[in-house]
Amino acid sequence: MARTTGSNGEETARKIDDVALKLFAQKGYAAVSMREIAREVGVQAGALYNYSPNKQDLLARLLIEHMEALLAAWTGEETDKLSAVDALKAFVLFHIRYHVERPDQVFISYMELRNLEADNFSRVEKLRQQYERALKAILQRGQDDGSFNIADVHVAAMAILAQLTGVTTWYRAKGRLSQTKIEEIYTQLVCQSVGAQLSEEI
Amino acid sequence: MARTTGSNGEETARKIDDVALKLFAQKGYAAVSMREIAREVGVQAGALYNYSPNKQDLLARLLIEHMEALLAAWTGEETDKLSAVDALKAFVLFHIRYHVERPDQVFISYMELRNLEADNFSRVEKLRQQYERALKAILQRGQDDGSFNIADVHVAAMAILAQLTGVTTWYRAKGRLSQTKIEEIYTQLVCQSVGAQLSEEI
DNA sequence: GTCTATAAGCGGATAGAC
DNA sequence: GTCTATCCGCTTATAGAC
Repeated sequence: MARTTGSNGEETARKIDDVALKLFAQKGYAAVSMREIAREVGVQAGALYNYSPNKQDLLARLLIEHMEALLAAWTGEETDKLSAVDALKAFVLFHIRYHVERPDQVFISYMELRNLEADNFSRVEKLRQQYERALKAILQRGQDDGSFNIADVHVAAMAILAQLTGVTTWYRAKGRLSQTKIEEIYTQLVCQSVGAQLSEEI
Repeated sequence: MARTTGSNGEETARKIDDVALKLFAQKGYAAVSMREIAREVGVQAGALYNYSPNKQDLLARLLIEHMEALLAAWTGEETDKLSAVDALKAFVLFHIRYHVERPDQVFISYMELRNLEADNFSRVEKLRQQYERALKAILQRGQDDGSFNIADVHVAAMAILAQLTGVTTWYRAKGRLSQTKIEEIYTQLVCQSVGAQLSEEI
């Protein structure tokens, strides 16, 4: 231990983010100390301050980078030309897959918002609302063209996001249901909830 | 300040629970100190230990009492004799109303589970599963008698609970939608999601 | 970039007076 | 039942050697 050679800044930076993410998701931001992060990274606590000016910034960076990556990934899906029903299906698949692949990022993005200071909170909040608007736009489109039957687009969006995000609380890779099966079930649930007709082929 | 007369144990006990509940919901268990609770209650920190042996027990008591009260309230609803659709509607109304009336209790019951030590966790977990089973029983009944179209009862239950519980994250008493309106919207969403036919009268 | 050492304060919890 | 005073470990963050 205590070697300085054999490690470099870039690897440490990546490790810090990985470890902090994992621990924040497991125990919550307030319950994790900088010492604990450092121990798991394999450095001393002081070294962490070469990468973040303080603990708050470390959390904020994780959340902001996650939300920006999420938005970029969704933007890359290009669902504008799809029908509202197909766009909604694409959103469901996208959201579930993003959750299942990055459970910790998604988890802390919803759980640790309250631990952000005002400035950081509003940055993350704006990004989150941008993501919500993507779903609302799909719902509104389907409502306008008659393919959906939605009493309130905003509430429907909140409900859909809550149920999809909730997958992380119980999904286990080795559980009873495969990821593909879960995607099918949620596609049906969501499409039915907005009153869309499901084609035979999901 | 520092009066001893004019206060008694029972009032302090109630106040501690109220304050701890509010602060845990606002900031999270780990981020709230016993000193902070005491300050808001209007006593010194040491006095808190007349009511709970430690901080962990204070959290556990709040969660266990909430879950027991939730279960007792639901049991009192007597939905066994209703049709599956009506029972589901009753569940939706019950769950939303319980949330809206007790947002903090419900919130910490989902958010602070990870901060419970093993024994307390499994007590709360058992109660939570009991509540989940109540919903699953309704869904299964409707699936069996053909009034629902559910691909997977367990997943449907998780999805419904997640979306209903999520109401607390955005509901505001003075918001755009009245509580009654929100209940209507969710009733439609949930009934449609399980493939149930809605009668004209919600 | 990492270490050691340390500052300065807050954390949960307890003892004993009243 | 509440207070004051205190123990002592752990907290974030910094300073300076290497």
